[in-house]
Amino acid sequence: MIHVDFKDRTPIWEQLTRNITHLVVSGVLAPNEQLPSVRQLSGELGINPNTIQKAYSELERRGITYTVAGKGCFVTENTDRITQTKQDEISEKYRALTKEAMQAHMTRQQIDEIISAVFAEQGGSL
Amino acid sequence: MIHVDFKDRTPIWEQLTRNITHLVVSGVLAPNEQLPSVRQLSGELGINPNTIQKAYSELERRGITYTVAGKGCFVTENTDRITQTKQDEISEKYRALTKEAMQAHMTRQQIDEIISAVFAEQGGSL
Amino acid sequence: MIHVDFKDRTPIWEQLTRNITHLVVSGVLAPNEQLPSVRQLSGELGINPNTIQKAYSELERRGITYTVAGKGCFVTENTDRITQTKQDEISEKYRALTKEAMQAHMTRQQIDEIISAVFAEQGGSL
Amino acid sequence: MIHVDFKDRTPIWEQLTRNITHLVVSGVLAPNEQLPSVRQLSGELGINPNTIQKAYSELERRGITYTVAGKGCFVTENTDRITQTKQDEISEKYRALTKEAMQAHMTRQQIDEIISAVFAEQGGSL
DNA sequence: GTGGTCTAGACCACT
DNA sequence: GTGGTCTAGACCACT
Repeated sequence: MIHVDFKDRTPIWEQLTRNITHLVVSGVLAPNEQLPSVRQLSGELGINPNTIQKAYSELERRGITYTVAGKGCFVTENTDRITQTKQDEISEKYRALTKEAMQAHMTRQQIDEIISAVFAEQGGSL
Repeated sequence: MIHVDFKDRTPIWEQLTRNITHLVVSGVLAPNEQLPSVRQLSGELGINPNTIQKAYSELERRGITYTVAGKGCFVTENTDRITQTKQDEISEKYRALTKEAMQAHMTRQQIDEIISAVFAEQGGSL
Repeated sequence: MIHVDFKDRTPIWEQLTRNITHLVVSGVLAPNEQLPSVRQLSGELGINPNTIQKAYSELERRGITYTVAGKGCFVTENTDRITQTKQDEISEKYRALTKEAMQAHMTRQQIDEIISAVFAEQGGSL
Repeated sequence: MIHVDFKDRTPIWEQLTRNITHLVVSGVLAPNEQLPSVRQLSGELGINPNTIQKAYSELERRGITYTVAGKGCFVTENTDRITQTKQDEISEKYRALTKEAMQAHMTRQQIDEIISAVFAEQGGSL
């Protein structure tokens, strides 16, 4: 479920936070569900516990998870809020990207076709 | 025209290559137009010449500029090809972003509205 | 009356001791009144008995409660002394906080207004 | 200027962030002033570079400093905003502490005396 | 030179 | 068992 690309230049801890955030937003991880322990994930992925720890701290800082001392890390109860935040981020990226597209002389039609193609491809699998 | 943000974490040389690529794609820099010399740009922006040089090398590696020994750096004749490459990059970003949007449960309508808004805002100024 | 926040990073046993100390200082628990048994509180709050025990030991260590073998835990006769200790702690916190405030360039007036506002709000409810 | 108490249970990285925040708020560190390098501070304080790094990351996350790649860490231009945030934090602490004081039956007069004493003591030295 | 990331492994408090 | 902190030291990109 969680996959790390060591060749990618983006830090491992950041890949992990994105990955897990994605699992929360897409509903794979339910509210209050427990995440794998630091040591377990470290073992499974072959990544140092410190790096996992850094990712988990970041997730908590962003309000995506909460920690219970001596118990473990759990998904926030408020996953809707996380999804909303994520949608806001994506909207902002669409805005920036569309400005870039206009400056590169792309038309509304070109963009529509790209997006429609993705919806057509992915539509069935979701 | 060229602006560098020292507080931004993306490397200066990468900011420069993006910046100049953007000027080529948007038509501000014409085919065969000469770029400012390394020394001149270094002086204007207060940036180490090595960093400017790295950006210029990168631009040439990407086929965006060509160097004439003893003369300087010039924009490629083939700016259309550069624009095409840029459009391909943007298309790929739209694809990735749209997949992300679907997994965050955004609808086709939501996305359309965002893009339309940008076209409405920016339409006049381009 | 006793409430524990599992998401709070302060240890459960410390939350419990604070909570019960507060009930003594504010007069909700009277001198010589019996505390609920470890088992009972453990059941009510869904907390491991060891954790409750640690809190009770701490309360006794601080002279807030005393234990009668075979009977249970009771609030000290001398709740005034406890209140005095608590007031001393609060005074010390005011001193530290006020030093911090001065270093952050806050004025006597600003501080007075904050405190007066709290007295105005809370005054009726106590 | 920067002092760490190893006996204190609060993490070293947190002591460091508080310490440096304090130097910014009290004006000892000026806007855009460079902080000592990670390695230098590590050597001076006898603390592992990783721990210093963690403190510096936290300061940047809080907008107190900014990092220039290959150059170092600098105090934000906006120290006024930091001071304001700090004052807001202190105000909130006064509010919570005053509620606690009221529940421990302290009077307005008692509190005033404590604060006045601190202003009298510290007044000259600032 | 600078900060950022990562591994390896110890030790701590809490449950 | 759990996560949080810290040391020791390597390697990286950037200036």
